[in-house]
Amino acid sequence: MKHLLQAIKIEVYNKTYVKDPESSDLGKRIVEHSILMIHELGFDAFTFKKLGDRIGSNESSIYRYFENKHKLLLYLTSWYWAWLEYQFVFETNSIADPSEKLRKAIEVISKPVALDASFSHINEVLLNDIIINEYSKSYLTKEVDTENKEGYFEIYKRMVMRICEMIEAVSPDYPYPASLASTLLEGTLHQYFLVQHFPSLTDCSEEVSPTEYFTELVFNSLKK
Amino acid sequence: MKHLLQAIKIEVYNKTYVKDPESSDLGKRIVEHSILMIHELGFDAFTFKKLGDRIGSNESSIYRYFENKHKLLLYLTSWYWAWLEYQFVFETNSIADPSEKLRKAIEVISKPVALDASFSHINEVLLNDIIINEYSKSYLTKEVDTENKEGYFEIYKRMVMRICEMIEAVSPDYPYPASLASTLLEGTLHQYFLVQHFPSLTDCSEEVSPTEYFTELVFNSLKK
DNA sequence: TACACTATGAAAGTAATACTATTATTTTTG
DNA sequence: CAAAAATAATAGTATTACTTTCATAGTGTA
Repeated sequence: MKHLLQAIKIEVYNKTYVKDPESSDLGKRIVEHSILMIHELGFDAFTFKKLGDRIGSNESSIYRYFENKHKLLLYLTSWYWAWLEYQFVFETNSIADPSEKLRKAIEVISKPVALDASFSHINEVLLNDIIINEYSKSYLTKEVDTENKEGYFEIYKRMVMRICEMIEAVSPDYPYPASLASTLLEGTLHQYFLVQHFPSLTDCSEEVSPTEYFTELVFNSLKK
Repeated sequence: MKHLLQAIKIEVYNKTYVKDPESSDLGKRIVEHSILMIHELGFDAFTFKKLGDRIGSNESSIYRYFENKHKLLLYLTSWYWAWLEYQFVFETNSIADPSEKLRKAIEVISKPVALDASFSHINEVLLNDIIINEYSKSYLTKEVDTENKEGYFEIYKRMVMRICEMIEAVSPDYPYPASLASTLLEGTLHQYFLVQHFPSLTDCSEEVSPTEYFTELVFNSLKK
C-alpha cells in the first residue's frame, strides 16, 4: 500500500495558511464562520472584512492566518479532500475483491455527505456544498501551474490516483483509467451542481443519487 | 426536428449585451480584443479599463456595449456554444443511423477546435481555450438561478438536450441520458483542462484526443 | 447648409475591495 | 509580575468596478 492514510489527521500540510488555524480559538472560528459565510454569500461576495465583523474580530487578524481568501479556499478544499480521502481509505481498505473495492469507492465519493461529529467547528455538509459550487475556482486561475508545483492540489490528485489504481486493478487493459477516475470525481460534483441549478440536464435528483449513475458508467466501461 | 438551427447566425439573442457589438466597428474590436486579453491575462485579471487602453478606446464606451465583464463572458460563451451548435447540427443532420449520428456528435464536441474564417474578428481557437479555462465561472455564481431563468444558458442547455435525444435514439432504455450528455459536454472541457495543467490525471494528451475516450465511454454505457 | 441626433471620448467621482503598516491593548506563559 | 505573543483599532494605499457629466466628431436629413 503506497500512499495509505497520509492525511489521516486531516492535516493540510501545505502552506495554505500563514498560521495554523487549528492552533487557536480564533483560527477555528475563522474556519467555522468562513464556511458559513461562503455558503451564504458565495465565494465572490465573501470578504475578510465581512468575516471579521461577523466573528467580532479584525480584518488584520484574519490576515495573520490566511494570506488572502484564495488561500483560505485552498485550505478549505484541501481539508475537504483530506477528510473524504480518510473515509475513502477507511471504507475500502479491508475489501479484497477489486470490483467490490471499486464499487465501494464510487459510493464513498458520490453519496451525499453527512455531518461528522469529530470536527465540531467544521460543517461538512455546508463544506461539501461549497466544494460543489466553488471548487473549480480554486484551480481555474492563471496561477494554477505554479500552485500545482508547490503542492496545493496534492490531496485531490492523490484521490484521483487512488481511484485510477482501483480501476487498473479491476481492468488492467482499460486504456483510460486516469481519465475515468478524474471524470468520476469531477463529474460527481457537476451532477450535484446540476441537481441544484439545472435539473433538466441531469437524471439525478434528491432521490436518485449520482452513485447509481456513476457505478453503471464505470462498470460498463470496464466490462469485457 | 424540434430545435434545429435556432441559432445558425451565431446570434446571441439574450440580453448579454446592452448594444449589439456586431453592429459597429468598436463593438467588434471589443469582442476581438476581449478574447485576446482574457486569453492572455485570465478572466480575473482582465478589466474594461485595460481593454479600453488596449484598443485605444474609453472604459465608458465599453460599458455602452456590456453591462460588466460577467455579461461579456456570458456573451462570449453563448457565442461559442451557438457556433459549436451550428457545426453540431450541420454535421450530424444528414446521418440517419442513430449510432453513427451519436458517434459524429461526440466527435464534433470533443475534437480540437480549428479557426473558422467566417468570423474574422473572433479567434475560435483562443475562445475555445477561454471556454476550457473560464466557462465554469459563468455559472458558478450566486446569480445562476436568476440568470438561468432569464435564459442566459439556453444555447448550452439546448446542446445538452440535443445530445440527450441522440442517446435516447440509440438506447431508449438507458436510464441516464441527460446525465451522460452533460458529463460528455462538461467532461470534455475538463479533460482538455487536465491535459494543459494536470496531465497525470488524464490519459488524453496532444496526441490522444478526448474523442476516443468519450466515444468508448458513451457506447460502453449504451451497449446491451 | 444647418441642425439634430448618435457614437465615442475624456475626465472626474464614488464605493468597495484587497490588502499593508503602525500602534495600542489584551492575553498567555515562564 | 514581566516579557512575549496574540489580537484589535485605526489609518492608509492602489485597484476595481462602476457612474456621471460634458465635450466633440461624424452622419443623416429637411
